[in-house]
Amino acid sequence: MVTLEDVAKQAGVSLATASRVLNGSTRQVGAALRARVERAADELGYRANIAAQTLARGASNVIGIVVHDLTDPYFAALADGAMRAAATEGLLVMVGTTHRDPEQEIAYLATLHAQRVRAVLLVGSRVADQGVTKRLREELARYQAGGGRAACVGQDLLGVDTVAPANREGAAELARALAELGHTKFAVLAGPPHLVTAADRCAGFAEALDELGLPAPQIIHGPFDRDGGHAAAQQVRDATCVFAVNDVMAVGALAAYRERGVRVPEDVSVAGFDDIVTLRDHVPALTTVRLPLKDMGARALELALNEDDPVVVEKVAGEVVLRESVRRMA
Amino acid sequence: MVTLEDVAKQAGVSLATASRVLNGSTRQVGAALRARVERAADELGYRANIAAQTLARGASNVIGIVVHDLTDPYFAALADGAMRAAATEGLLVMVGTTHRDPEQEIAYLATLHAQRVRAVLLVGSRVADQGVTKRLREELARYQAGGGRAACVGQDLLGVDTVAPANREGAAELARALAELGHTKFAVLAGPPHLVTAADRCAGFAEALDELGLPAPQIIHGPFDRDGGHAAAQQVRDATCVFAVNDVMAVGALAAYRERGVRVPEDVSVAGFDDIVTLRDHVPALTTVRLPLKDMGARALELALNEDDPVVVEKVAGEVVLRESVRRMA
DNA sequence: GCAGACTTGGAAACCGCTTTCCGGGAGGTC
DNA sequence: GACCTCCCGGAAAGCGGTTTCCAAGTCTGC
Repeated sequence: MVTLEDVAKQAGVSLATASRVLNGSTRQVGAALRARVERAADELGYRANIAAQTLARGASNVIGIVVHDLTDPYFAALADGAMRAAATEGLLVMVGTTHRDPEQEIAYLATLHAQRVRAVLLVGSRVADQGVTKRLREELARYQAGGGRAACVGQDLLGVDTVAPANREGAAELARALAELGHTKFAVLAGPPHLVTAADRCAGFAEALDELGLPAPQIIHGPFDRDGGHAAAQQVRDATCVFAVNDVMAVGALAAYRERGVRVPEDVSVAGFDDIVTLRDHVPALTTVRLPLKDMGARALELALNEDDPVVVEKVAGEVVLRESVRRMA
Repeated sequence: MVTLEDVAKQAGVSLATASRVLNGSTRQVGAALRARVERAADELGYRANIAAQTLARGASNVIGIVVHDLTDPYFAALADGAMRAAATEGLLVMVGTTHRDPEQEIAYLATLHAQRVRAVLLVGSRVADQGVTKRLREELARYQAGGGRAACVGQDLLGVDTVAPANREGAAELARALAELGHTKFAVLAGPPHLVTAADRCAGFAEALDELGLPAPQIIHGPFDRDGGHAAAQQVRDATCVFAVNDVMAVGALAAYRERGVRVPEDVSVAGFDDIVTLRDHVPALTTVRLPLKDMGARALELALNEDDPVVVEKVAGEVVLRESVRRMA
């Protein structure tokens, strides 16, 4: 592996000069030497050793992103947004997937800390587990004590800059829109009770119904994914409208209905949450609450990089999008 | 930021001993000292500086993955497979997205080389551009000359270990299956001519038709994504069966037909390629050629890490899956 | 033509960790 | 009890860069 010293030797200059030429220093280097060094580097195929640079400079140009599952389009969109933003800043991205294991999330944070990454993005719902949250906060504190920066997409539970989707409000607005269409009997495919995102959406929906004087919805818990929605849909009793707390679950529910010959929206209306882009061609088109996922990812990165001291929490509103999967009641 | 020296001082031992205790050396350390060091590390919240470790050890525990677009479920699945495999090896993953710009791919490779990552995975179709391929190969050669390992998912054009989907063969088999159903007039939504994956699938399909003595299909080029399929579908003249060279394009085509009131499969049959998992609930269910994407990603990582000298190219067969989107001709 | 200010190149300290090389003490053997 | 191993702790030499500090020019201005 060719080192800076090799280049310096070949160019007949000192290490310092070679470094200044090749790795953007403030100091000027004369045109003649500069050219010699550049030629030598090119001939030798020199690539700076970033580990060494990071060590010497005491600062890295890498950021870390921790998500639950990259194959879930929700996280893919968020990660993509953040990665594009990182690319424009000239930062490299290290991605970790936890597959919904909070311990993994803590472990990744520790590893990214060890890597001395410039910033860490924790993307995805928090869990309602005091112990886990406490340990994650401790790990985060250590990382920040060492100069690390962090931001979160999800709930404001970590004491760091946060991009927080307005889950309660979005679900409430959706509930009102569905009630407006004449629905009165609802079911909620609510996901796992410990997932704060799921719980918030469920609660926001139920509260709005309550305020409208409508009966409480049937609440069915289960996994937060397609199969969870599929399974939960089987347990719906007599609702005319089913709210799945995310789009992927809604798609699972739609599949379950299709298999059973239940027509959507004629026999039952179905709504989701997130407005996943990949699903835009789904039949029937899904009523949902749109979240600007890419922007949220990008914004989280900005917040993390931002030097300002006060912790900022940005609420991101969702927009109800009514589509074919719900109908107006007669 | 707390360093190993701080820990050693606090524990009252030498740097060497602290290092041996905390960072898995072959050398044994006495129980008493070991405990002292561990306690000190814990109290101080020590995290090894991986940049320093990488430098000292001359080997990193990071791998790089370069994909075109993470929000495309095809790449998400491949990346996920590779990342899971990496996680079991205790490796961290740096992800770069090129958004289909070959120059970006080269640039990322250079950067990952600078990072001295243990291995690089180049995931995605090669392009039919001699110049770009040559420069990529040069960059690759430099990286490998420095001890870097690399593998590719796509076409065997780089002289490195490759997991190569059997695009021609899969498309040919699909063509035969569709001909079997009685179709004779085909169109191919062929994607961009310079994308080797697209070109191979198109060619394999056309060749098979030719061998069967069927008329040549209408070939329509365009972008390799959903909107490309949507647009290309408008140009189909009088085929009874349309082959989109990937699933996302097929979905775009289905959307176009739906908008125009053309029924699938009654009026026209549509098939895709890849068998994207996220699309399994699409209506109508998509006929396609299944590729084991996660396995391919994982396998590519294995190949990259494998020390063996000879370059291995593994062809991965696709499996034709007939579903609702095609019909048998009367 | 010369003092003083600027510029530019090089020597060397340092970033935080790993690992080789030594040395001293404990344990085993005859 | 003398001799030889074996085991374990510490000192110090890197790993490949960056950057400070000097010294030697090169310009300027008068």
